Amino acid sequence: MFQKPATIQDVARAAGVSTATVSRVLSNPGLVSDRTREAVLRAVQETGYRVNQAARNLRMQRAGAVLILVPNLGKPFYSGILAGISEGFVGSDYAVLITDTESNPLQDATLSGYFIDGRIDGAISLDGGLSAEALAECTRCGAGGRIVFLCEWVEGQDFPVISSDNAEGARLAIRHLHDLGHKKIGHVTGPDGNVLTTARREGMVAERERLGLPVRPEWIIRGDFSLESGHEAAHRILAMHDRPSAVFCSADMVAFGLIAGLIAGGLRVPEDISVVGFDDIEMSGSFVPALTTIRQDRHSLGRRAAEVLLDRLAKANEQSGREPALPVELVIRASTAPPAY
Amino acid sequence: MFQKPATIQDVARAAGVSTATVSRVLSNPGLVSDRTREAVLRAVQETGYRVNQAARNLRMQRAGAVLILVPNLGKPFYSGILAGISEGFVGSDYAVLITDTESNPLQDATLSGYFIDGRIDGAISLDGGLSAEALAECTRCGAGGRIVFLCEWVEGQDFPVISSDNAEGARLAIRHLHDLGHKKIGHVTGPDGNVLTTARREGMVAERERLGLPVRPEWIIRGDFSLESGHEAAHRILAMHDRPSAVFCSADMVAFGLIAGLIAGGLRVPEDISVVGFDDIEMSGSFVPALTTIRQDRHSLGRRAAEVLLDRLAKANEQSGREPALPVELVIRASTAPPAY
DNA sequence: TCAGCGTATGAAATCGATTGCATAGTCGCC
DNA sequence: GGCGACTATGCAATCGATTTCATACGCTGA
Repeated sequence: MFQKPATIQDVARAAGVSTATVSRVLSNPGLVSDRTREAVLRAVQETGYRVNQAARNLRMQRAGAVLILVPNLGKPFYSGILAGISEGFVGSDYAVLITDTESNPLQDATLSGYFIDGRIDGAISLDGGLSAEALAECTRCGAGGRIVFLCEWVEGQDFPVISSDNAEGARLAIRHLHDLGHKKIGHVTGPDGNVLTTARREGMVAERERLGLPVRPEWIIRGDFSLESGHEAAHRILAMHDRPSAVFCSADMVAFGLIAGLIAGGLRVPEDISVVGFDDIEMSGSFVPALTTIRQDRHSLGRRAAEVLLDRLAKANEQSGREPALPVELVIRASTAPPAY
Repeated sequence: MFQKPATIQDVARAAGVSTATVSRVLSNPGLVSDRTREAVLRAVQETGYRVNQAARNLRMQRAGAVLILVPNLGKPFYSGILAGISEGFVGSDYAVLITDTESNPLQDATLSGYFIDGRIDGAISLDGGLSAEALAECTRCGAGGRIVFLCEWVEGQDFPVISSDNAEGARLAIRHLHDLGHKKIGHVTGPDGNVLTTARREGMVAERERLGLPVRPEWIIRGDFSLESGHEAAHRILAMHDRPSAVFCSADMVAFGLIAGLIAGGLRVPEDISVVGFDDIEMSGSFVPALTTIRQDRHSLGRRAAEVLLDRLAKANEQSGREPALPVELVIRASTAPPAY
């Protein structure tokens, strides 16, 4: 009923040559005489031939695909990164597979399994929560050199890491607030155990100490990068008798939730309390008030990860370790102002 | 250096049977005696064997993957949908490929090419801008029954469509504003030629006429679902001498931009002007003011599309056409109020 | 005892490409 | 004229699975 796709055999027959010659024309044209090459190319045109990927991959012992592990596809933060990754693989003859590690948790053997059964050649993980065991499995089956971490990473492992300069971002945020005159600076963290939580909190604490700013344990509020945790933080802050005059949030979404909660509680932002975010997602410039935040270049992060992985797939080079951190930038908008008192 | 993955041959040797038997144990265990089955399973355990997908796909003449065409991965609207799709394919032995049709535009032959060269078995398009020619190519190579549209669609084509009830959403929005007492209702549309633009505008116009509300052409402002177009719309509205008292936006992002622009221009929302969005993305509940909007269940949309495609891949049934539209819901929050006058 | 049937298994073809090796032809140089 | 080198091409093995067909075995019933 429908025409079956042409195979290399069909092309060979049409051009009056062997399949070997057809294959060579397509992958190594220099080996073939001009006359033959033209005849083959004509036959390819006529038959509408396209190389069957399953056959090609089988023969070449590769999968032709890379897997992106995303903690939660539903978070807007990741979309820009995915766009960057996707773009980075254009023209590379690798397909980009994406999986959500939250709705679809990985067992220890799952990731290595994808390598073993020839589903993927490499992986980019945006999830820093992979188990050491899962990673050890991958190393064991020779996939260790084809895994790259992006944004997050796993402590104590030696995989390449592409990430923003989180500590610097935290420092910039604190310095900005300090420059405005704030002394009592709070922080809503990410989830416990998350590497970004640590990096940002440590950057923030270090800078606060360097500047000799006062510290109160209750000003450090545990969050989880979500809107809701921002809301909750607002309630906590509203209930304090000694409130911080500014809050540095570990993510823009947290800042949005926080601001909404503070306003609902009768405070004004930035007049009564300043708020700084982290990420600079698309919305941040249009929030009311527009959010002062630390910009991560999500698109470049994605692209860079794709480049690094492609490089390792091509060269099979084994050098590992952290890539230089990508710069972050303080974006000053309307959610920060000098303190009222 | 690293152990090569075990093949079916290795398993056969270890179990003292033929490869045919191993294959049967794995795919059709009933055909094999208990003793042999156990021996094979033990051998599988010992060798850590996993079926090589490239070989399997080649032999079975399938690709083992589906492609999701996303207009712009960077838009938060899509992330929830992708999560739903991704979840819908869990346990299905299809890999989910994702491509961004904006950063990586499709030629007419690209999509059909993916089918022909055995890269994909099916596709879900969130992009209603596919060319008729590209789709005709797919039909020609027998892939017509394996394409499903989600959210958007192409007019005049008979592919299955999963979408929300856009017209009903528009009606709900207008009715809500009317119930509050608004008579002068504006609209920021989506981009020209987009099917959602049409569906929502027509729903809105129909309801406005039904309720006998006044119409002014300038109250219908062309947008493109983006934050920026909301901003621009705000400028237009601020410049009008006869302003609408309420605006229905074709997307939440537009509403955010609009509100920010209106506030910057000195108007209050909802006191001076009410705003309704469309989509109910995660942020909408926490925007200030919290956005009244039409909820689309993005997760269910994604899941449903996955189900429909899986169904067609399994049964190869040819019935086409539009699925029943998924219900939408009016979510009343703080961005709408009775008109001031 | 033997035909007949069902069950369990193996041998080998097959999917569609790539590539090592062999071969045929061409050219140049002594 | 003949030999070596080089070019262009084909044959056939190979990648790792699935599946058709054939066969061997065990059992039943006449």
